[in-house]
Amino acid sequence: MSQISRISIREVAALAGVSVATVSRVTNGISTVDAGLADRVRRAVKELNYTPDQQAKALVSGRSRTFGLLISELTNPFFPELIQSFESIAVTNGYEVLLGWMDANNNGARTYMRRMIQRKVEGIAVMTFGLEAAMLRDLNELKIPLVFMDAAPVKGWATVLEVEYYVGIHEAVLHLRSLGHSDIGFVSGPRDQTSAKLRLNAFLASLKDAGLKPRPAWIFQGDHTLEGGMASVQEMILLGRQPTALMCSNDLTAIGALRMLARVGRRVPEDISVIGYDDIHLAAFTAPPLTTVGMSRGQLARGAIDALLRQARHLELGEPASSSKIQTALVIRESTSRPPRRAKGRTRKR
Amino acid sequence: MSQISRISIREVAALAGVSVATVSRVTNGISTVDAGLADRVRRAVKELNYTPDQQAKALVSGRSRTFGLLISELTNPFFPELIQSFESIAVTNGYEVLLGWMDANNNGARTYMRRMIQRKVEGIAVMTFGLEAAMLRDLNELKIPLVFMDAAPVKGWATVLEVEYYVGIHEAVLHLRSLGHSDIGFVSGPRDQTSAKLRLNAFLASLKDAGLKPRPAWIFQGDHTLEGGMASVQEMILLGRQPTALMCSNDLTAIGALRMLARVGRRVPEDISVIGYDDIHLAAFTAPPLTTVGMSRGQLARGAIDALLRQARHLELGEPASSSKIQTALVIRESTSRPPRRAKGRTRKR
DNA sequence: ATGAAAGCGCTAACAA
DNA sequence: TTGTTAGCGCTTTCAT
Repeated sequence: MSQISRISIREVAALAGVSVATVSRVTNGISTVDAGLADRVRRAVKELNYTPDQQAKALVSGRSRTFGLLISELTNPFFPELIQSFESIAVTNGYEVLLGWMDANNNGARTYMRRMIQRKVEGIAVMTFGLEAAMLRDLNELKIPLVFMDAAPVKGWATVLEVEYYVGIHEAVLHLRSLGHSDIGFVSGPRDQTSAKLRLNAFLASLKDAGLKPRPAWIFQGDHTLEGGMASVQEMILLGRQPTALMCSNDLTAIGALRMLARVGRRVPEDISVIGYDDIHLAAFTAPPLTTVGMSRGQLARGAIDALLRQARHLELGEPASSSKIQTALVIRESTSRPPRRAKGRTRKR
Repeated sequence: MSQISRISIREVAALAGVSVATVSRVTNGISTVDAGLADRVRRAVKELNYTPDQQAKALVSGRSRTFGLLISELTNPFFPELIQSFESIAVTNGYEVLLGWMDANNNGARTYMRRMIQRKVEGIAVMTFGLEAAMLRDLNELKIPLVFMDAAPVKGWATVLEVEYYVGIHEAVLHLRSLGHSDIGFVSGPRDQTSAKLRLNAFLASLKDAGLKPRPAWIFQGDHTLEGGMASVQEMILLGRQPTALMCSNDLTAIGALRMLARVGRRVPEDISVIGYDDIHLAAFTAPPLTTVGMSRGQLARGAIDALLRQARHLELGEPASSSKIQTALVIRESTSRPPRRAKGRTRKR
């Protein structure tokens, strides 16, 4: 009775003694069917354990009831967390999701995009960066609902989910400042990623707003990986004058930094404070637990799906591109504290 | 020119001045087409940027060229790593992959399975546990290629990828033993998961083979999460006599254990050694870096796809279920060392 | 309210 | 070698 099978609509119709059209109406909840017949159909469906063929439905209706979700890297825990939110909200709205991600060389995006188009997705959420301009033009021409995180690299009707990087990062800088830090370094993400650039800019602006001057030597080029975080610290410890706090463009970077700091015998937060970005679940389990700037996956996912749904409804109406803000907030854990007393002789604490 | 679009085969045929059948032959690489015509077709395909509709292809051919991959939890880094391997090998073989995972309550498997069937996947790799027996029976009846990790919960032609848990865990126990430990605890995974049970059994057997006796009080019930690892350590520190080494059923558990150990001031490995399982990428970045038992995602993924492909070819021939072994091996890092001098009674330090 | 029939885009006989 | 045509499983007019 719990059988999953490959029964076709015709067999159901035969068993119920009705036409395929009636079966179709019943399975699609079209109300103009006689209660008695509908019941017979439902019984037949149950008995044969009929499940409509999705390909066929999609083919005939032109609707796949699928959204595409393109992310950067599957192995950054931030994304699995985002995927779960996205998928669960999509399912709630009757959609499935087709997942795509980019490989180490940022390849693959195009392949996945094509696959998504071929599968006739009804919208694509691009939670990644560095897509070819050409591809974006195509997407625009296809007039397929589209939502970007951070920024739409090309103008069109696409929705952009604007992450309030500045808010959280400013909060972090203030936190550090109030702890007594004035020497703050930053490990950035890949320089060609919009989100990484936005984070760096937010940091620079926050520094300025806190009355601090940025030191170019303290801006390290990371790549949003654990290894990148390690490498940046390795660079840092070679410096004559070093920051007393290090902010990282994402949590993976911060975890890598933590590792290298431990390896060279620098205590966190006693010797140096570290702040991450993303607030992945793991951030509460590092040693020490990571102070980090969180952005809600749920908000991101919901914002994306809402936008896709809205666009799908209003695409032909020429609705203007909407945009919504994703909030960020500092989560204080144990990787930040007052700077060491003699931090190169020039730390003022209050 | 780089346009992705929704042109149909008819428009291509018209532009190339041939029949749709010829276009179909060309796009599918069927060689019986005149070179000149084929060329014209290819030009038209390019000009219109034609991409065949996958739904339609699947519908008519009965072949979706898709494999299903069902995993436990997306948020355990082991799985994203596995997914990448699986997908990349699948693509190499001309297949796409449809992903499914289970939510916190082990729900969802059934939904994804149904979706996979509806999408007419040509095989399913089940890298998870605790599926309902009823569902497995159905799968068997469907005669769809099937591969399980660890064990096939029901007899059929399904391939099982047998992980050599004992080998790696035995190696770990020996490692601990040679370091001088004889008091070894174990944090297990969910008791209803086959793989968790196998890991625990392998530990028990290894202990015996190393001439050690298991202490029931040192077997903690974990759940393969960070939180579970923390909770187990919390239990452990309440014990009168405590182990000098703690093996964990997976890396997430070990990381959780590390966290709680740090919180209560126990140093790793000086006061207590910790060993994980899986060797996720992150294991090299914990504090201290985690000694753990690795199993290759690549081997798992390749084994699964090979099996699926083989079954697809020979299903109707009634080929017997094959099975292949997945190797495991200890990776020694810094979370293990000799036990503390006074390794009896409560370990007090500092 | 129900059914017959046309077709969604494609492949695979079958003809030519 | 190429084209014609009959569906794949389903939805959706259009009659009834």
